[in-house]
Amino acid sequence: MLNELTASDDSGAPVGCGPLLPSGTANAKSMRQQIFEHVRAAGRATRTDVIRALGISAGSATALTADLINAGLLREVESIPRETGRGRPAVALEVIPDTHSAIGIKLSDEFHSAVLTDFAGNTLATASLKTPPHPKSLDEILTEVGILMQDVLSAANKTQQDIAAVGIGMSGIVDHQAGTVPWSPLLATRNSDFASHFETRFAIPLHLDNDANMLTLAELWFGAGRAKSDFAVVTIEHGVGMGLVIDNRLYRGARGMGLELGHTKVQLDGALCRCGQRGCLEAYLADYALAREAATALHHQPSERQSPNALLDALFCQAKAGNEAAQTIFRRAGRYLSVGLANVVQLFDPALIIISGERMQYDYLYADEVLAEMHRLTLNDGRSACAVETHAWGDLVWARGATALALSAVTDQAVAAIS
Amino acid sequence: MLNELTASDDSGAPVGCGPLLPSGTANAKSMRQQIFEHVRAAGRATRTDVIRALGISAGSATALTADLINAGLLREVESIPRETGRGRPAVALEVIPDTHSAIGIKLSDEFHSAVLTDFAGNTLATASLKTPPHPKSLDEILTEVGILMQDVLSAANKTQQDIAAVGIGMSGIVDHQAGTVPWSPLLATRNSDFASHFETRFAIPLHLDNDANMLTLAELWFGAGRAKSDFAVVTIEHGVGMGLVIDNRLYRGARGMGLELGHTKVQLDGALCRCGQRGCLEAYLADYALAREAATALHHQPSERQSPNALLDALFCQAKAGNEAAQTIFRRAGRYLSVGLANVVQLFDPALIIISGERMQYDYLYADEVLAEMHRLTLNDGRSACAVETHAWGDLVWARGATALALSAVTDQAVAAIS
DNA sequence: AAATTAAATTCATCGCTCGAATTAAAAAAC
DNA sequence: GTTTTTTAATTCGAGCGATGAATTTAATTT
Repeated sequence: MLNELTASDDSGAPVGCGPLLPSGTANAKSMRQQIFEHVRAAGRATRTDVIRALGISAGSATALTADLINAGLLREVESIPRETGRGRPAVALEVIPDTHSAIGIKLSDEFHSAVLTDFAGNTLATASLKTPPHPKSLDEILTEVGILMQDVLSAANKTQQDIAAVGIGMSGIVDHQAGTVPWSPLLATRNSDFASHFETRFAIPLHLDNDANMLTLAELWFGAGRAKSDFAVVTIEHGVGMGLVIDNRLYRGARGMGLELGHTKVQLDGALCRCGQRGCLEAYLADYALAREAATALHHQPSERQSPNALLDALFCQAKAGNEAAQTIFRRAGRYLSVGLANVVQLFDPALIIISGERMQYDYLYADEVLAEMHRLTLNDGRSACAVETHAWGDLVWARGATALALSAVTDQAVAAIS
Repeated sequence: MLNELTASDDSGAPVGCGPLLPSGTANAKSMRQQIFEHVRAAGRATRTDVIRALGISAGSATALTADLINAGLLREVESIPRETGRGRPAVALEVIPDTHSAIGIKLSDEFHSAVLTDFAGNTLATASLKTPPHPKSLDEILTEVGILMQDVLSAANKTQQDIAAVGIGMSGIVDHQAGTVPWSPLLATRNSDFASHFETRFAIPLHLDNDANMLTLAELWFGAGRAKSDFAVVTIEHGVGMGLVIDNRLYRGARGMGLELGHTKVQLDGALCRCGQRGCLEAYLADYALAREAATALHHQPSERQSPNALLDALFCQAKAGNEAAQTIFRRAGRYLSVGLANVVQLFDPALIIISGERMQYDYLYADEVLAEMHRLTLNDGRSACAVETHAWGDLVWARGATALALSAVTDQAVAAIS
């Protein structure tokens, strides 16, 4: 163990200093693409808007928007564009929606959802599919995906040829880069070569990712995160997941796994988690954690089997009706949620935390108390507190996040093809 | 609360989709700067190395390195450069060290350190200063900084005019951008306008940051993090701090505070922390946490006042000698360290965690057991485990991190000045 | 001494961006 | 109703950055 870092090794040659960057790290988007993405992000933008937003010259704006218009990606808006002051009125530009389409799919254990989106990000059609809740083979899952895609395509009057790319989000450990699934609760086999099987079967490029990342992308593309460069998304569903946006980009971690907030430890030797360890946040917060206490609170016999969701709803009613035991269950869960959120704030210092997931419909047992507790558990020396938003969105939003993944890939391609 | 994100508002104009990027986000470094930084990072590099590493053409390499040589920033290495194969031998390039210098300073409560570094990152001189351990006025601190700078300058035979920039790292809440210190244990007053006072007093540009960030920068520039794009640095000293590198860049958080691993909660209503809350990781791990139990284990009278460091050293000796009570203190601290590290792994999925700080000299009570426990507390479905390194480095390394901060600013300037 | 090999340079060219001058389209002033 | 003012958009020459093919340079091998 050294007491000081050495500046040169024994051979006399200096070792240098500063980060050793990998070879191809040029990530700058072309001006054309920046313009396109700005117009899409704004929904509609004049050339002057673009000039101000991107800090380019008027000449460049004319030339580059002309390229994009000629390539069939943008068009001028014909309708009366709100006459403001005097001077030549500005002409707004917008993305031509029907040049490319993408499908986003969220796979989960009981219920798959799909969304078909045009190039401007508009939802054209949605579809969903109930599915038996047991692990399946890759082939079975792909068959279900095929049905879902067919449903959403016919709902929008499109065919498979119209689809430029598909994005799929699923829970488990997903290697986005490789398109493989080392492990997922939905799949019976490990290390499935998901993307390549999909692509040979459907002949459409697939972009695969963790479901929490998809939800985060949905917030970045369509939701409250659009205006923030750094934020965290916490999702409470069957498990507790997290996604992170840093510098306007989704952070995927070095090993490409999801960020497992649910398995951070909030108590040494605490409650038993389904991962087999003790003290995980999830073991206090996830549906199964509430459900196993619910049976006790509701004085159910072990024989009375209910679906977890029905059990939780019953528990929620009881709590509202004044059942003390039921209330303490939610109260404790809320307390641990506060701890989890406070830890995220301490570790990341995000500008915003978005809490999402259907479980958040139980919000008035959480909400204010939880946020107050979270702020109490956070160091707040002078700085403004971290903002928190709650979204109780359904699965379609997750699927829209998956379309965003596909869309951004299609955009890269389409704009690069102009040249 | 919506059940789905809307694609257009009521007025009919589309709201668009995708991240809303702030105006000036063009962060791409010029090729010239990339070449310079590659040469400095490698210590020495031939033009062909540069071509391969940055993926540029031979013509560009010639032109741009010629610029850098003419500007006096690079030079060709004269010495025999290791004759390898046949063909024209490559000429290595290196940074001319003495064009610019920077001073890096770490301020702490008992002991300030300073390092003087040349433009290639070599340490030219070091200095340190004992200081009474109580909060001081900004003026007092700046006087101490002045003495320290004078010491390190005369040790290197330089004058203040030779210094292009100074970097300072200090504990507390530091606003790097503004150069202000909302709060620090070293300063008696809040919201000190540190950088502007420094710059009016010494007429040198100052770059100020949190001390944990400085240590992280030291690892990124000089240490084990150089080859990693994403890693975390955990430091156990008076408190427990963390720094984070994402995509080869220091992540500072949205609100510019440090990442307070020490105040993440690992136990509801746990041990009392000096921040006034309960259950903080720091309350189980920091020197004061060990010291308050040490008094009990060593059967000291409350009257026997010792410095915390002496107390800890005594405790450590006892533990090695077989004192059960002393051993449990370290063992429990190690256990909580495992939890803290496991939480960092779960939340960030870094490629590497570097544990640093002088407290790590007690390593053989930590180390193997702690890492094993950390891995046990982590989900490890198939993926390779997160690497962990331990560095028991002194304050000079922190100060070198501060020089890196100053150097990178000076580099930006020097290369941009070529045009 | 000639052939081979690899590094470095030269130079015409292409694409991107800027900036100044110009044109276009509206409202306001006369 | 014409002129002025104001703002948006276009045109076009210039410059910078990077490329790639051809060339030069400096070594080893034959």
